[in-house]
Order: sequence, then structure tokens, then C-alpha cells
Amino acid sequence: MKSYHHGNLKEELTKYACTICERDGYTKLSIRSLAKESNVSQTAPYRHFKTKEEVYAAVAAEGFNKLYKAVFVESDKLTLKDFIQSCKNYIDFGLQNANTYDLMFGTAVGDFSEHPELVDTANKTFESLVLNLSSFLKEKDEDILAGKSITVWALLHGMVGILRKQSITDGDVYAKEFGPMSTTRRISSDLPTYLERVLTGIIES
Amino acid sequence: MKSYHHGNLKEELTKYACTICERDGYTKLSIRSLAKESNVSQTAPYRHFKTKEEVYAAVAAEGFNKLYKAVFVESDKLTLKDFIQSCKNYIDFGLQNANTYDLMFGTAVGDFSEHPELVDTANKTFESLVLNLSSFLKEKDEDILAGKSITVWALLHGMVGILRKQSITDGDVYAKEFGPMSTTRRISSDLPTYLERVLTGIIES
DNA sequence: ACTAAAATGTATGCAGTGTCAACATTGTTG
DNA sequence: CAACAATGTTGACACTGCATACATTTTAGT
Repeated sequence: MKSYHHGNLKEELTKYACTICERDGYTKLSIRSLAKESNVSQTAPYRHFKTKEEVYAAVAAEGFNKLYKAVFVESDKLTLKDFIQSCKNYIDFGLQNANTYDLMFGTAVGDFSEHPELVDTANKTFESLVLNLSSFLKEKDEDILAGKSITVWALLHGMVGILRKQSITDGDVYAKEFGPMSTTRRISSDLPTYLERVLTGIIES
Repeated sequence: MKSYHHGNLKEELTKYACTICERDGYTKLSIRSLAKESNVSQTAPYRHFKTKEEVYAAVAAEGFNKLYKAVFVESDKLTLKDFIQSCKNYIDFGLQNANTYDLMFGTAVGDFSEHPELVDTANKTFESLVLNLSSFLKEKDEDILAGKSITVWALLHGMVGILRKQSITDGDVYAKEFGPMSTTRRISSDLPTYLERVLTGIIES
């Protein structure tokens, strides 16, 4: 039945790599664990990925693809609500795919420029953000648009970090499990409202 | 000469752990590499750290201590310039200690609440940010202050991520090594100006 | 159609890793 | 000063990344 050659091992390896990464964290993602999941020999993946970092890069690139899909809006006339929703999607992605998100923005993959598909997918995501903003703002100047997009991205990226580690800002107040709801929790319980307030402040400067 | 008991092995281990982490990245930080640097047996560190994650937590806590020192300003009447400088110090810390910063905000240390010293040092850093803002703004309402501090932190944290991976937003334009300077590079070449513009927008909303 | 080369998968082995259990030495305290 | 706790060591196991040599299959050129 099972032929010697797998057929499309690389695809399958990438898929499993994403699964393992998100399920167990990327520290558990190993060449061998990958091979085991795919039912091939321990070193078969080396025919498709020179090092483990290349596996990481492939997973990160897949991550940017998914992030792109979460952020992209098929329209050139966004409403404010559309824009906020897109931003919320970004944050939700970061929170729900924490391990992959870590791979995308952490130091595990050192230099993007050594992994062209990573640069491409990351750029595509950013450009989608710029497009959103441009359709929404009707601003023409590319530099201003890029600048504001960077600020928006920074805020979204930052919120992922803060919301992920609520204990950083919650302090002892909430730790006591009594008293008022922490500010962080209040923000995350109604993210769209928070985002609308802060983001309109940013893009109208 | 050398006595059987080291004396203050834990301190020394922590120090070396920070060194190794920042120099080689935290994936290279191992119980054994740590032991070797300290000239003790391979498993000696286990008397002081139950798991490797505890080593990670110790390094992250040290990181928050350093970040705190970078952000803290000894004054209750900050000027705008002081405030911007403190924010710039934050970003510089994130860029110059990328590996440690990754440990502090990534998924390597899953739950801060299992590492009390981590919660403490992280809270202290946040409170320093709140204090800065409060002295600068003369705003009394604690919830508003906390909310704005979170937004400021998110932006700073986000900028660290963006500036660290400039290729995400630089696109092919800059990759060609010709044409105008990328927006990201322009921002990072005069960070204080950028911060002043964006942050005043945020804190005056 | 046949064969050489390229692509792909395997077997084996080395050095390094986290962690545990059993043991040795030292410091502390009643 | 004897019992105990704290600290350090040895040895072992299963796992990891990766290199090398080898086997099988696909492909391309004649």
C-alpha cells in the first residue's frame, strides 16, 4: 500500500508543524516529533527543511497568512465599525494563537530576510492594514498612511502582549479576588469600545 | 581550596543565566550550560531551581528589574521631556535586550502567577509607568490613569516588536536599497519626536 | 526503452539536553 | 555532639538536533 515516497511530505510536515506548535508550544516542535506525527523516519524532514529554524519560519509564515486573513477586509470603503472589527480580529488572533504568534514576533526566527516567504507574508499583512486605514481615512499621502498604520499595528501588537499577561498590570488588587474589576479586565471585556476610543485618537492626529 | 559547598550558588546561577540568555538566546540557556559556567556538577542547579522554567522565570524577573530601573524617574513633577525620555528608555531596553525581553513577554514562562517574584517585579514596572503618567498629567482618577498607562505600555511594547522586525513593514521598497528611507527607519531615527506626537495624542484623550 | 542523475526516504551514531534517584558532604540546631 | 536539613555529585534514561552513509524511487537525456 504505502509507497516509499510519500508524495507531498513537505506540505504535510508544515501542517503538522503548525498543529504541534500551537498545541504544545514551539519548544516542543522538534524535527523528530514532526517525523513521528507524519509516520516517516526521524531524518526525513531534513530533505525539506535544512534546519529546525526553517521549520519555525514555515510555521511563522503560515501564521502571517492566517493573520492576514483575519485582518483583511474585502472592501475599499470601510466603515469605522469594519475597521475596529478588523483590529479586534488581530488581537483575537494573537490571543488565540499565542504560541504561533510568539514564533512570528519573537527571537526564535532571527532574521526574516533569510526566509523570503516570511518577508512576503508579513508584508502582505502590513499592507492589508495600510489598505484598511487608507480606505477608511481617505488619506492619500503614503508616508502619513504608513506612519499611522505602524502606530496602529504597534498598539494592537502591544495589546496582545498586555492582555496575554494580565497579571503584569492587574497587581495585587485583583489577585485578592475581591474589589473592583481590574482595568485590564474591563478593557478586554469590551475591546471594541476601548479600541474605538484609542484608535480614533491615533488616526486623527 | 574549593569547598564542597559553593556558598551562594543560586545568585551566581541567576547571574550566569542572565548572561547566557542575553548572549545566546534563551533556547541556549540550559541547566547544564549553567552548571558548566559555574563549575558545578550537571544537576547542582536542581537544588535551587526545580525546573528550567524556574530558571527562565528568574531571568525574566531580573529583566523586569532592569526594565523598571530604565523606566523609573525620581521625581513627582515630570516634564514632557522626562516622560518621553522614560518611554524611549523602555523601547531601547526592549531592543537592546531582545532575548531577555522575549522571555519576559513570550510564552516560555507560561503563567506568571506561579512565579511570585515575576508578578512583583512586573507590577513594580507597571506602577512606575502609572506614576510617571500621574505626575505628568496631574490626573487623579485611578481608573483613567491605569487605562491610559495600559495604552501607553501597549504602544511601547508594540513599537519594540515593530522596530525589532523592520522587514515586516519595510516591504520591497527598502529591500531594493534605493529609494526613500522607509517609514520605520525614519521613525526609529528620531524616536523622541515620534513618541511625543503619538503619546500626547494618547494621553490627552 | 534504458540508464544516469536527482530527489526523496532510511539507518545509524554522536553530542547535548531535562529530569530523576541514589549517594556524599557540609551546615545547623536541639 | 548527634540528628537533620541543605547542598553538591554520580549515574542513568529518554529525548533532541544534526551529520553521514545508504536505499529506493522518480526523472530526464539519449
